[in-house]
Amino acid sequence: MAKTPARRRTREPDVTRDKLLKAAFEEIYRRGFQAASLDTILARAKVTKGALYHHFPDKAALGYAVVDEVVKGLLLERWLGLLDRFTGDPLTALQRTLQHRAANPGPREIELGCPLNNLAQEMSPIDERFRRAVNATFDAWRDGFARALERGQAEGAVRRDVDARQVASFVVAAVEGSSGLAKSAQSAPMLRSNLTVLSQFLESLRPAERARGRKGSAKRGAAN
Amino acid sequence: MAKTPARRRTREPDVTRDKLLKAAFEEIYRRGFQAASLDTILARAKVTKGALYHHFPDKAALGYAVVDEVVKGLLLERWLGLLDRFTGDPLTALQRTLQHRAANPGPREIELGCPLNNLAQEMSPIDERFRRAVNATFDAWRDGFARALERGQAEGAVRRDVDARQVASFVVAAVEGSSGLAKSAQSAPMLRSNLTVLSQFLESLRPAERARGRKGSAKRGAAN
DNA sequence: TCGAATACATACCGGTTAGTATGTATCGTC
DNA sequence: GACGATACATACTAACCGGTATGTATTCGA
Repeated sequence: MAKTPARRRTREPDVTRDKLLKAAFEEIYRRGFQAASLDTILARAKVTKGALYHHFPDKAALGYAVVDEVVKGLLLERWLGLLDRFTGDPLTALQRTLQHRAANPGPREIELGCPLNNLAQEMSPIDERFRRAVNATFDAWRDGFARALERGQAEGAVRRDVDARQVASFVVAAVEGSSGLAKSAQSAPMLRSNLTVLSQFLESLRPAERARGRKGSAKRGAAN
Repeated sequence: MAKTPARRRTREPDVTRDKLLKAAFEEIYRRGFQAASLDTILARAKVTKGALYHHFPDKAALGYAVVDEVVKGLLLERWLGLLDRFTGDPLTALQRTLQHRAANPGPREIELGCPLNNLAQEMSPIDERFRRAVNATFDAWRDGFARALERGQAEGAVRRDVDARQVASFVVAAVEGSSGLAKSAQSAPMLRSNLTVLSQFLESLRPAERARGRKGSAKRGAAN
């Protein structure tokens, strides 16, 4: 029994969908997915429930779309952007990325942490599709680091006796852990401190000898 | 208008409170605090709502108590237990703890992650008292690591050119990050891999041997 | 131009939630 | 053994939640 629909501007489905995604990201970032209120999202997006359920079959689908279309791009640009553009040795690029995140954390980053990690911890055990979407982003992130390290190994800028993929995974874990601890402590200095130690760890991955050419001494433990 | 109260056994307030804490921990661990249902907790504890609200003023207070009286002890025993009992050098003790966690993760640990980290990520921005309770546990954890490292430095088992407290904080962050990534990937091997790299990082904190004799390989091997 | 698909808008609904009101059985104390 | 405090038990409520039913205005292809 809808009587008098309010003034509607124009029909711009893409714009509407985008407003929904952005408002949903905001609310989910703040409260978590389960506690995120659709009414709040709708109010913030200035969109009605009819529009929401026209674009998404249910709340979960909205969440998946937020991961795939908002969070993923945000994170990959944040952590792989410089790495992809910078043409020097990858360890330096990585260290600069860390330094940049430590020096310019959005205030949200201290208060609210990493949106990807938040969703990972909250939703992984509860919703398998959520888990897959989140984990796909982690995979892309880790792969970006791994490719950079492998390139560094090929160029002789990174020690060859380390497993690049293993290290890449660890670096992602250390970044997320550092961000999570800083969030719990509500402390930007703690974030900086942790990322500094991580940067020192990366430093230890440089080849020991200054000679450029050969490199053959690979003495190391198990590969997997 | 309560008519016929069911058979009551005996009055054991401490036992009742304990059942509530255990059931609440379980439900919160599985679904997160906000999504945790009091009715589910009550059913699992086989306790009624009247008992719950006799022991705790509201849901939040129950949550704080779970952190202080269940999670804190669990985590500190898990990560500082061996460290406190072991009398050898602290780096070895730490590496053994990591190895033990990597080799014997409860299935819950892969599926549900770290209960302390879960609460930290979910509740820190939402409830300040929650944040304080969680962060106090992180502090105790980090302090335990820091004291061990400082002792190691005093005994010459740990390099003196590193900041023990900074490193301790990083190790906690790396552990939580590793656990969080493994949870997202639902992969025990990933947990093992990450903790192995962390163990290698710890290895790099040993003093380069030159003065005092007694120590074997200076090689940079994995410590598993 | 016209019909049908699209893109919304509004009102409503059933279920779940934390929390409360009120009762009663058991306990320690005198 | 009375009595007040403690430790529950049961029934209920008000708010909020995701989701649906149904309406209408706009757009577009034929």
